[in-house]
Amino acid sequence: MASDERAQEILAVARDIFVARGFHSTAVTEIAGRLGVAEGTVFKYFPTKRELLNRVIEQWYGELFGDYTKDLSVIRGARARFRYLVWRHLTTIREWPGMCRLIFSDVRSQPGYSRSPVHRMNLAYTGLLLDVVREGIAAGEFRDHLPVELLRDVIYGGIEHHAWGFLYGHATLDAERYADQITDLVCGGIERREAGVASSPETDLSALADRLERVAASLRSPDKGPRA
Amino acid sequence: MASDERAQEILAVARDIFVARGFHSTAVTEIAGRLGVAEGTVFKYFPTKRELLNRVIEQWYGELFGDYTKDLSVIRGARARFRYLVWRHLTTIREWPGMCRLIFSDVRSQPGYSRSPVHRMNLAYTGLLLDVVREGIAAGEFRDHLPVELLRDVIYGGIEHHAWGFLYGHATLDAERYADQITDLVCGGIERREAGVASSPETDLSALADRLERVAASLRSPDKGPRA
Amino acid sequence: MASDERAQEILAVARDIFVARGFHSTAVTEIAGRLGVAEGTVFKYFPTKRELLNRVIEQWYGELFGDYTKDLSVIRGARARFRYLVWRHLTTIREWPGMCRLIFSDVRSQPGYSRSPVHRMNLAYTGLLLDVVREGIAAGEFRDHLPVELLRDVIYGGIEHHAWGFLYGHATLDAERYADQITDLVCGGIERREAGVASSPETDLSALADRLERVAASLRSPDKGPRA
Amino acid sequence: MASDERAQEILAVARDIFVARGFHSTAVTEIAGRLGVAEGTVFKYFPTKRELLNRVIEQWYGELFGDYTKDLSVIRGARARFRYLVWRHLTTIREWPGMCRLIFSDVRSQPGYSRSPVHRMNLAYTGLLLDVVREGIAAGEFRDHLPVELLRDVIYGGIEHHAWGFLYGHATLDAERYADQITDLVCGGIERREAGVASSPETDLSALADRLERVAASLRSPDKGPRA
DNA sequence: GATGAATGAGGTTTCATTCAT
DNA sequence: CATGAATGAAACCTCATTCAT
Repeated sequence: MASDERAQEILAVARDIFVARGFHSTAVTEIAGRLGVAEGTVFKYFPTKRELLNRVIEQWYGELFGDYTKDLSVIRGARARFRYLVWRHLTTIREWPGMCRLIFSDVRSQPGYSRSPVHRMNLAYTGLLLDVVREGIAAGEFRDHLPVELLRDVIYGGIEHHAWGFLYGHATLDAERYADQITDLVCGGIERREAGVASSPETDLSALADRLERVAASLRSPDKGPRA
Repeated sequence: MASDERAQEILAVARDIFVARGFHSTAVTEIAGRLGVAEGTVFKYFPTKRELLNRVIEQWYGELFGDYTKDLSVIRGARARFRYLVWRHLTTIREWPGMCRLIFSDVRSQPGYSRSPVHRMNLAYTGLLLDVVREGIAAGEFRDHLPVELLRDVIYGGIEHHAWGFLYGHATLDAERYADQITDLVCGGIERREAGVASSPETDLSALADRLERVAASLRSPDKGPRA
Repeated sequence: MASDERAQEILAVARDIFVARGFHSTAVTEIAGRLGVAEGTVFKYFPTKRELLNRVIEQWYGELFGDYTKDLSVIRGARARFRYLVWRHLTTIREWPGMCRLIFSDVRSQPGYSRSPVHRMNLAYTGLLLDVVREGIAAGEFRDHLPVELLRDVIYGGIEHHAWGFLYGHATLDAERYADQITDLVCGGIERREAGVASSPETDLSALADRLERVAASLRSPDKGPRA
Repeated sequence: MASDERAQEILAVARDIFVARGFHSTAVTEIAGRLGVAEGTVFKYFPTKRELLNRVIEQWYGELFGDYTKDLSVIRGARARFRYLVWRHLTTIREWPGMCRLIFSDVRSQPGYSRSPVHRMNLAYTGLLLDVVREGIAAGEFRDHLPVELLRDVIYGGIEHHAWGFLYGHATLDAERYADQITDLVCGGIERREAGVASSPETDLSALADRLERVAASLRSPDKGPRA
């Protein structure tokens, strides 16, 4: 069998078992056994169980990228793109909880992680958000001088923290709802906006017109709130 | 020796070694050896190495609380109190990296964590922020209808994410700087504030819109007063 | 079972199997199995298979010393004591070929051997010869200014070289014969004694002394001829 | 590529790596890899890793011979030739420590060594000394009836023993000094030369007086030998 | 209350060698 | 002549936990 195919086979099986059982509870014997292959064969292709795990994660990250960039290319507006990334991250966690547990518990805390290819891919992954934010700043949608790296930490760390109950407990994960909430929270901030957000009369007036329109609409369909 | 004292001794030594070596690299033999005690003795007081770890963490959380509440009692203003909690969390990580690694890597991902006392203490710990935010809302400093639990996730998850390079790599941790940045970021949001502050007549148009909205609302639910 | 007894049991069984199979062909499983004990038990007492081997050798060396010093205490004369050590070393090899193979092949070439207790015991063992030679020098039986350390190397290295065919081939080992030959060779040297060569009148005095000595000897034991 | 050349290439690379890493720490993969050749190829030319080692050693022995016989052909006198061989052996060890470690640790203790070509070459190598000694005997420089094989063991075994600290420890190897010492020691023997060594008449006479005194003493107490 | 000897189930890893292509 | 994928056996070592004393 061609070397590449065999390596792919091993990666595929390893992914399944790692995801199902976790890293420490997976014996290399099991991976080999499922393939009908000798144990040594696995080590011929991957020098270490740990390295096999890293390669599994790298491959998975690679698959994610394709979708992300494709989707992003059709979304307009910094806030909409921002929300997409948040939502997508949430749904990724919901669809790949095992993989995420591997990353959170077994990959990220290994010594030397900060200089590993997996870390680089993770930076590339979360870097999509950096780009979106920078575009938003350039487009005037977001404020200048934002600490973008910190913003990234807040978003991905926040999502991870929120997902913890889903990943390690019995909670569910409502991607849509939290994508909105996080977007609103981070975009709008938590401080009360004093009155007249409006700086220039013109934009104020247009905003006012928007609101009046909505108020009017609500008067017309009294069963829904004005923001629905 | 009094049962309590012995248990305290074990906890103290276990904390030191866990912090220094990590959970998996610490052998119970070592804890017992450092105390000049037999291995079995440790298991007399703590049924499991894991349980010993949990108790170590619980005790440590307990110590934190005292300081926090004392300090908070003298700080006025929601934003200041908010910043204090952020800053304090950052400095705690900087002072207790070993303990934080234990919590992040070994405690939180154990099965059943979400129903464990440690988790309850963590909720109590992060709950301080919830209180501060709720107070801020009540005082009118923060916006209404904030998703406070999510806000907590964003803050603590964000800080954790940011601290990762410090805890598992070689980065440093600038608590003051990031306390400010996080506070600014989350309080102010990332979207451009169009306006000002503005008490000028023009912006009063927006106040007018507010009033119109409240009027419309009262029209829809006539049983409540217009300010409800 | 007392810790010491168990350690002794393990040492005894390990010695047997190491001697019979050699170091590399001995599995710790086998040692444990022969004792009816778990494999881990062996490693509780000896941290490493290698360390177990070292301890086996050390114990064996210790046993040798007793006999040696006892025997030496009753032998008079440097040459006789010298020959005893040579002969004893040869018989030790003949009686403990397995042990000697372990030392020659597995112990001595391990990294750090030169600073190990086994090496120290070996130095003490071969040091007996150094003492004998030094005594012989002091007593006037041996020449002054001999390079004693080198002499030791020559004796023990020579014996080992000679024994190689016995230890790793099918040769036999004639301890008595080779003890004599080595003693003669090293004591007398290989160069022709000039003594006689000398035909000059002066040196003939020494030949005269020889003759006188033989005459004296014949006077004491009249049944043998003067040349005996 | 011609079969012979390929075999030579393999031998050359194998020698380098065996010498650098030792036999057990060298993987056949590494040898093949360094040549840019498949593992199987190595086994096409040499049935076994062990056999490859043997051939490496044989080739090396072959190279040695040339030099030795060339050098010997110009040295006159048994003792000088003897010293040359001792000195040359010491310098060979100093220049080829890796090769010597292979021979001492990995080659010589393999089963069947005593009937192997390597052993035959080793006998031929050490046989040079036998020849020199036999010539010395024939020339009257060395004593008759020397146990020449044993002498060989003593020389080569002695040198090896002495070199052990250099090969497996951190000692240095002073070839000149030890060549002299070994030659002196073995040629002259260790026993005090009573007799005609005598260079100056005076010391001869005093030595003679000593001996006469002892003879006289023995005549007076007939139960003890003159030397007792 | 304290001991500490014993457990015992794996886990990861290595490599010379073969053989079908 | 060359390849190189596959083997597969075993080996050492670890340590939380138990339980008889």
